[in-house]
Amino acid sequence: MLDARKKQVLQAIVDDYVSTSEPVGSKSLIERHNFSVSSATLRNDMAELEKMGLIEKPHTSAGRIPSDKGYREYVNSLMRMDVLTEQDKSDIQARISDSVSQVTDLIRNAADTLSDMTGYVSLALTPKLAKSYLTQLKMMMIEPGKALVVVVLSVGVVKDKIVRIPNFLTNEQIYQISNAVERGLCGKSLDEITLITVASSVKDTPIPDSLLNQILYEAYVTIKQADKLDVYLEGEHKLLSLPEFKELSRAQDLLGTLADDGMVAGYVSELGNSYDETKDDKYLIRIGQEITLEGLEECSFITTTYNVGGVLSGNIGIIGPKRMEYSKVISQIDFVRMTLNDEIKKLTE
Amino acid sequence: MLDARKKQVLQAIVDDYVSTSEPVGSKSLIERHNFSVSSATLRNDMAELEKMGLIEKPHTSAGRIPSDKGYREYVNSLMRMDVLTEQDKSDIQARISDSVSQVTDLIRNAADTLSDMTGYVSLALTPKLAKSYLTQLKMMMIEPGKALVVVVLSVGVVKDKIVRIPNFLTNEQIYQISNAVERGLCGKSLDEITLITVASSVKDTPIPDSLLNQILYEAYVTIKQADKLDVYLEGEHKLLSLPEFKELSRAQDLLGTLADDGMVAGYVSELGNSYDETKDDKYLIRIGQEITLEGLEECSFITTTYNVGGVLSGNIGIIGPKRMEYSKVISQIDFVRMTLNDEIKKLTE
DNA sequence: GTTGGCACTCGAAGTGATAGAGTGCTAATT
DNA sequence: AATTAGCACTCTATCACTTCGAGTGCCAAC
Repeated sequence: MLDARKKQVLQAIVDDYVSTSEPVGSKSLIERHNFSVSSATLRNDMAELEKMGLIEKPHTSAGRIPSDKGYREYVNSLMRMDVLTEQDKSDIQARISDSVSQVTDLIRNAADTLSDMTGYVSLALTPKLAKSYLTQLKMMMIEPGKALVVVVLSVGVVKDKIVRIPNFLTNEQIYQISNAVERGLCGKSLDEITLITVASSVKDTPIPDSLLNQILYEAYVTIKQADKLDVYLEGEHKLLSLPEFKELSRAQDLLGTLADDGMVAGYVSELGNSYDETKDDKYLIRIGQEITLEGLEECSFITTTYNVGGVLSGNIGIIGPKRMEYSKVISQIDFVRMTLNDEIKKLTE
Repeated sequence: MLDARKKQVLQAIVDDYVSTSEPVGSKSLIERHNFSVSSATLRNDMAELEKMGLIEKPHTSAGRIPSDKGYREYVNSLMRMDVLTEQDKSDIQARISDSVSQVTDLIRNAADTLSDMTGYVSLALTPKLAKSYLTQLKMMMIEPGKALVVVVLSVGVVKDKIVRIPNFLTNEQIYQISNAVERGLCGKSLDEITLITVASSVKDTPIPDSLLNQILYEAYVTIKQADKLDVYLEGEHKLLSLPEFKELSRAQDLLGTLADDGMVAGYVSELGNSYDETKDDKYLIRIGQEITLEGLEECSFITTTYNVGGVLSGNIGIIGPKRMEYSKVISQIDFVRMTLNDEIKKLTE
C-alpha cells in the first residue's frame, strides 16, 4: 500500500491542484510544502503513484494531476475535515430560515445558500412521498362541472387540482363522495392507493357508478400527482467561470445535461439507494467517471439526505468540478443538512 | 429617407448577417443577391447607410453588420413575414396540449415548445392576478394548532397554505370563521383585499378578537401570496452555441443575469406596460441596447401576451441574439400564443 | 533509499510573413 | 447625376517558426 510519504505526496498534489488548477510538478511541490527530501525523490514517488493509477500526466512534460482514483483515495482517507466559523454557521442559519412559510421554501433556501457558499451548482430533491399517508381529502364544487380536490398528506404536504365532474352532480353529492373517499383512504400510504382502492372506498354510497367513475379517476390522479419528485437546481452559470469549462463545448455538454431536470433527478434518486445504512454514511460522493451522466466527467457529486417528518427523506447536494475543496464543501453541506433538518422540524411540528 | 435600393441593401445585409454571423461586404452581397448594379454602387449605398447609423463596421477593413437601429428599421418595415408549415403548426399544437392538467402546464409546455423550435431561451410569466377576484375561501383544521387555507380565484387558480392557529380553536369555530371570511371577501379582487377588509368581514361572528387576529393574518397572507408572479425560463444553455457568446465572459454575464429570475420577471412585466393598445400591437420587440438588463446587449427580446379567463394576461416570449430570424421567430410566437390562448380557454371553461 | 545532474519533451507564447476580404477614393462612363 | 472600374490601402486571420520554461526520466554517485 501507500507508505506515509506517498500519502503526503498525493495529498499535497490534490491540495495544490485544487487550489491552482495547474498540473503540479516535483519542484513546485517542494517549494510549497515542507518535504524533507529532494525533488528527485518526489519524482520517484510520483512515478510510483502514477503506476498505481492515482495520478496522471496530461502530457509527457507536464506536472501531475490526480486521477479519479486519486481523488477517491484522497476523499476516503487523506483529507482533513474543515471546521466552519461561527460566522459561517450563523449566516447559513439565517439564510435558510429567511422568510419561509412552507417546507419547500426551506429546501429552496438551503439549496440557494449551498450554491452561493460553494460557488457551485446546488440541487435539491423533494422527498419521495410514497411512504407518507393520506390524512385528508376534500372535494368542493367550484361551479357546475368543476370541482377542487385537495389532498393533505401526513407530513403536511398539500396538493390540489381543479377537475371536471359531470355537470349535474350536486354540492351534496360531491360532499358525500368526498367524505366516502376520505374515509376509505385515510391513513393509507400513497403506495397503497390505487384506482381499485379508490373505487372500493365508495362502494356503499348511494350514488350510481356511472357518475362516480370520472370523479374517482380525477381524485386518483390528484393523489398520485403528489408523488412526483420535484428537483431544484441552482447556480448552473457559476460553473462557467471554472477553468475546466473554458472550452465552450464542455460547458455546453454540461449545461445541456443539467437542463434536463428530470434526468438529474432520476440519477440522484437512483444514487439515493446506495447510501450505506450500516455505517451511517451520511454523504454520497461520486467522482468523475463514477457519474454516469453525460458531460459530467469533470464533475463530482456530493449529496446527502434531509428529513421530513421522521419518515420521509429528500436529497440535497452540490455538483462541482472534480477539482473541488472536498473538505470545505462537505462541512458546508453537513451544516446545511443539520440546519435544514432542524428548521423543517420546527416548521412542521 | 431610404430609397428603394437602400432598403433592399439593408434588408440583404440583415438577412445575410443573420444567417452567416459574418460581417457582409459589398462583393458577397452581389454574389448572393440579384442586384442589378455593381459592387461599387453598393459600397456607396453602404457608406450612406453607415452615415445614417443603420449599419456599422467592426473594423476598418471588414464588412458591415447591422446596428441596433438597423435591426429596428428592419423589424419595423423591412422584413417579410414567415408562414409556418402545417406540419409545424400541428407539432406546436400537439406539444402544447400534451398531458396537461392545469393552466400552468400549458404555459410551461408553450415555453418549452418555443425554446425548442427557436433554439433560444423562452420565458413565460404567470398572469398578474391582481384583477382576479376571490370565489372561494376554505379553512379546515388539519390537527390542533394547524389549519389548511385554500383560496380559489375567479380564473380557477388555487393557492393553499398550511397555517398555525391557536391550539384551542375548534373545528366548529374554524368553520365559522372560514364562512364569514368567505362571505365577506367573495367577489372582491385581490387588489381590494387588505388586512382591513379581511378583518371587517368577520365583525359579526361571536368569536373573540384575540383569537381571530392570528388566523385572519394568515388568511390574508395566503390570499396575497396568490398574487406572486412566477417566471419560467427554459433553454438557457442553448445560447452557448451561438457565435456571439463564444467569449466565455459574455456568456457568463448573460447567464448570470438570466439566473436571476426575479430580475427578468420584473423587466418583462415592466415591459408589459408598453404594449401599444391603440394599434393592437401584439408583440413587443426590444433590441440590443434597448434592453436595460446587464449582459443582454447582444440579445433581443420578443414578447407577447396570452390570455386567461378574458381579463388576465401573462407574458410569453423568447430571448435570443440580436442576430435572429425575426420573421420566423415572430410567426412561431404568434402561433404559440394563439394555440396557448385556445387551449387555456378549453381547459378553463 | 536518496540525491544531483543532464538530456529530452512538449506546450505556451511570441514573431513574421502572407493571403484575402473589404474599404474609400478617383476618374471615366452612361 | 448616378454608376462603374480600378487601384491603393487596411486590417484580420492564419500558418510556420522560434524560443522559453517547467517538467520528466534516468543514471551514476552518495
